[in-house]
Amino acid sequence: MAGPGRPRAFDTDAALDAAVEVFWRRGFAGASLTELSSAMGINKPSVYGAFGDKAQLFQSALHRYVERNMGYVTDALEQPTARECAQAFLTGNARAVTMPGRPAGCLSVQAVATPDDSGEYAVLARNRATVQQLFADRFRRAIAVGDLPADEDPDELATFLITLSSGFAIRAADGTPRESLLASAHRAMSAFPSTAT
Amino acid sequence: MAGPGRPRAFDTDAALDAAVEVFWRRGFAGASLTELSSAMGINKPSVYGAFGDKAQLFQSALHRYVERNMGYVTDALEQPTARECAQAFLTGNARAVTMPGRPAGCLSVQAVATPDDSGEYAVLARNRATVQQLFADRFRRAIAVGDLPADEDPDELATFLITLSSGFAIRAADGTPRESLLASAHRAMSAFPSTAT
DNA sequence: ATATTTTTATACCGCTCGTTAAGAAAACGA
DNA sequence: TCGTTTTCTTAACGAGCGGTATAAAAATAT
Repeated sequence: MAGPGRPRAFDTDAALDAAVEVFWRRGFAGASLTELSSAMGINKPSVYGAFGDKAQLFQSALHRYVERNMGYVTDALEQPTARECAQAFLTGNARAVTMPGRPAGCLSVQAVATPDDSGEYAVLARNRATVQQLFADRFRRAIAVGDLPADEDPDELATFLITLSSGFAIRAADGTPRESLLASAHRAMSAFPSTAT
Repeated sequence: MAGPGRPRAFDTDAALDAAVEVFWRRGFAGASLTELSSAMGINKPSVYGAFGDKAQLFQSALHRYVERNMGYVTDALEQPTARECAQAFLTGNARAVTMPGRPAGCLSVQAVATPDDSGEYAVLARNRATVQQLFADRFRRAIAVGDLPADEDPDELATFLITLSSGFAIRAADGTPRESLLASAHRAMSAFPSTAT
């Protein structure tokens, strides 16, 4: 298994988890290589050797973040009805952005605030657009099988949910408690269409 | 009116407007003094002479931004009914964050993404909390005069609106068109209580 | 005119940033 | 044991940052 050369003295998975935490808490630009490497428990050249430059490390961290902290998205998509899907997404998001012991908010929403010259904003925007597309497709299928009224617009429903979840991330970072976000999720569901008769 | 000394060769109001635009587009950290002073049409020492350091300039810019680009808040608060108030706020916000010729999004939401060591995040968070409080008080009065059902929670209603507007800012920066945001605003209004009988 | 005050323009400061060069250290294959 | 390969540590690089020292320029006051 091991080829020639000195073996790594650190666990790359644990180091990446540490990088996720720093990017989550500080954002892309706010996370310095010094803080990153320190949190990862390794020196800067080791970061470059194992993960590439800062932009590549960020993309790896985002991928890891999606796997570990956005599982509620796929959970929601698998719900039997569109309403349960929307409900699961909103409550799952509200819970994810207010996890005790983790940074408040959502890495995918807050790590890059404004469109920058580099490509990091585009990476996050694409990630968000992908999630929205998944829900739009889910609602399209729901309309096709009569689970949602035919006069509903699946893209508009998906955009409504993503807008709310983006707001949840901002509010969570502001210190809004989980219960408040869940109350907003509950209220928003009263604006979500019921199963077509 | 004019005392001794060489007079200013620039219009401080126009310079501050230019600074607002840069902070709006780039965020606080992303706006360098070089870009700021260049957009303001003056040299860096003139910025310090007229506006203080970067943090003070940012606070002045935020104040100007609220005056010039968040008038829809006070407009909404003056609406005769709570529903019209909420409606005016959501549509006014959706329009403000998608103004042609201006940066997409909201300076108060996006200029500082994550809680930083300096105080700029706190400045914006306080600004957002103030707006929320204004709406909570507005809805409290609405309940008192029977304009809203007595079993509604004014703070919960205000948080619902602020959450949506925060989401609008994020989505607008992502390129979501104004019509989509207005559609979400319309949908959200179907979750807002009607006047008590 | 001359002294005083304020703004102007240029150049520079110390610091932190992301990134890397250089060599010692630790594994392998022969 | 000896090269080879990879990772390790240390130290430094150039660039850009926020902020400022300096002195010329332009106004007023006497």
